[in-house]
Amino acid sequence: MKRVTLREVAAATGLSVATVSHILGGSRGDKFRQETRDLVATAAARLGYRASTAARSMRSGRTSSVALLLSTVQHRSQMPQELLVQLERGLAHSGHQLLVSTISESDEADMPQVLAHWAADAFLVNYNSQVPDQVLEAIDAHRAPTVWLNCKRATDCVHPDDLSHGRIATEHLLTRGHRTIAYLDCAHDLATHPALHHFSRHDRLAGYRAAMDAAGLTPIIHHGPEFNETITCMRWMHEVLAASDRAPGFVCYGGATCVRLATAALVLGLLPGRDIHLATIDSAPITTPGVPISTVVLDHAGLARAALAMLTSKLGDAAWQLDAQAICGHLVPG
Amino acid sequence: MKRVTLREVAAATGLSVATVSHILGGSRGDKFRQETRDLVATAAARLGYRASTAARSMRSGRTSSVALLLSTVQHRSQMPQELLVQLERGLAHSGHQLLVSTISESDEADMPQVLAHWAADAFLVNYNSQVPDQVLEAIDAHRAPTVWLNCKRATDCVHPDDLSHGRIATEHLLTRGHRTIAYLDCAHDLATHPALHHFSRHDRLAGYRAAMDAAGLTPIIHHGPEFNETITCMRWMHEVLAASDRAPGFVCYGGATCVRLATAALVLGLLPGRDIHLATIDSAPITTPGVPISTVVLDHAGLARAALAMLTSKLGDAAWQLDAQAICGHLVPG
DNA sequence: TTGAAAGCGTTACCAG
DNA sequence: CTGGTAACGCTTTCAA
Repeated sequence: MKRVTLREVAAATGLSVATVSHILGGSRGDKFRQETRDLVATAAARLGYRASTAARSMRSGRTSSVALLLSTVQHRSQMPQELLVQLERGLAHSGHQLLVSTISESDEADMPQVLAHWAADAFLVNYNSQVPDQVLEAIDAHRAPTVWLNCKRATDCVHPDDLSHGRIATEHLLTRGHRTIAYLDCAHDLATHPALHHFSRHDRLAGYRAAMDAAGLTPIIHHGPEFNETITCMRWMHEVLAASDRAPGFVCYGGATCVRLATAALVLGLLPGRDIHLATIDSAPITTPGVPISTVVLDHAGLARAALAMLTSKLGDAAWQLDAQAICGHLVPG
Repeated sequence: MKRVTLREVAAATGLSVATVSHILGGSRGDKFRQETRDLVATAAARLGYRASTAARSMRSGRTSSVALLLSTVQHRSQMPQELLVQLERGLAHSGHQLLVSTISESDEADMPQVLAHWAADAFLVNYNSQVPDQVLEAIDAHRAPTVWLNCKRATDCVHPDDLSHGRIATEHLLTRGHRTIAYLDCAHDLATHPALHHFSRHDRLAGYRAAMDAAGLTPIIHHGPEFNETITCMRWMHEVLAASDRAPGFVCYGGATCVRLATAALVLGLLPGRDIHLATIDSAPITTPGVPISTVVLDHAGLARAALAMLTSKLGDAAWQLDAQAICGHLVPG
């Protein structure tokens, strides 16, 4: 199956390669007679002509593709399908291809193809911590427009506004009249080894703290892997209830923690939505347990939009650095 | 920042472009003096030379990239991050780039770039139903190696072995001594409009049926969106319990349904793992509720391996069609 | 309104 | 062991 080139379309139409290129490339196609244009279009369709991106990008000096860098370790670079699709849609809209590449944690020696070669015009890096130094240097050496996703840097970065997320979840419980509101996270060593954790762990907690402070209430904060045990959750919940004169609220770091807490409540005979109220932050509303959980839903579409806007502006006027942007989601009441 | 080409490396070393290409391209690099090789390697590194994939692929006639086609509608093409990463790893291993592209449901007119141009050597299509005709034709016209993921076709396709998954989940409950085992799925119109649903809905159920038949037991099957209500689940569970002389087991279509059922059980005062036993099929073990749920975990790595093996063999000897492959996961007891 | 020709960066073939 | 040269498919400039 030989591929069909401009030359063949030219031969079939009796026109020159240059003419066919002009018409099919669209650059100056309107300067030709309608008759000629139709002739070319028909022949191209009949022969099954498809432009070679390689040749085109060699000529233009741009690859018209953007590389998305991910860690092979899933939790280091959360990339929900929705975000991936949104990024692709946006890029396609501006005529770019999306190239996905992973960076191996274990084998720092093997640089991704996309960094070792000249294969992308720009980079989207979704790698929230501990990017290998080599890779960092390689990205830097490219001097190509780069936008960081889901991590906190002063510039060239787009991330969820987890401070607001934590605040919104808490304020939601406050407006519902709860005065005792506790915060739960199952992370290891959150306080003792802060650097190990994703910024969202710190920010959501800080948002909760801020909201409680503003309301003049005392924060009740617990964290630790022991809360992966339902029994621990039950004990803790029991304590919180004992110290509260009315229905308490609970803000959880994420959906998984919140579902765990919901289970603990049910085992204790407490019905979320009636006896207690649960709120959390996640990619999508937490509906699986079938009990009301208020969720602050991350705005993936907004993240993608902001990231691509940043990238486009860097591709355009090559601005050196742009301020970081925090994208806030919205609350879906449970 | 002008990009550094072979010419510049050649100029810097005083060698010819051809020589530098041979050494850097690796094709026949071992035929040169160590001294020369070092000279070239050093200069290339110092200047920051990076090969242009465009030029290379124009020369070779191959793009060295594989396109993954997804639907913009998430449920039409499940692509868990793990599968994506596994595919990328495998492709990188054989020197290919992964190009991700989406097919818009709403606007059938706009063909993805990757299909309209000559941009990929092969295609991975993860689009389980209702691929637009135009797209199907375009893929066909490419005559490029294509492997379908997560759908059932007679040839050139890799999908989870959901028949076995349903059977394994059921047999697990059987070996645990349960004799009353019920099956639940929240899908709309599963029986009346079978074509609307993903094959996994039918196959998991069929696997359950087969296991029950083999054990000489009567299948108890319920489905319908009303089971998204906890109260419906509770009523149903109550019925099943009333008709059973010992602890019943439940097989659910997926994790979400199973978590719903777990909640219903807890509200009824039943403890999963003691009073009832839950089993399901999902991408990862269902641990969020903190109660034991046995999960048949999909083998994403296996899927990726099989798909890439198929693709590689088609890239190699251009075999026309290969038999479909069903990949079975493994049970993680709850 | 159309076409000729140069050149983008790379590699393969052959000659030295 | 090393280097010329041609060719890959396309776009663009300039000339007709």
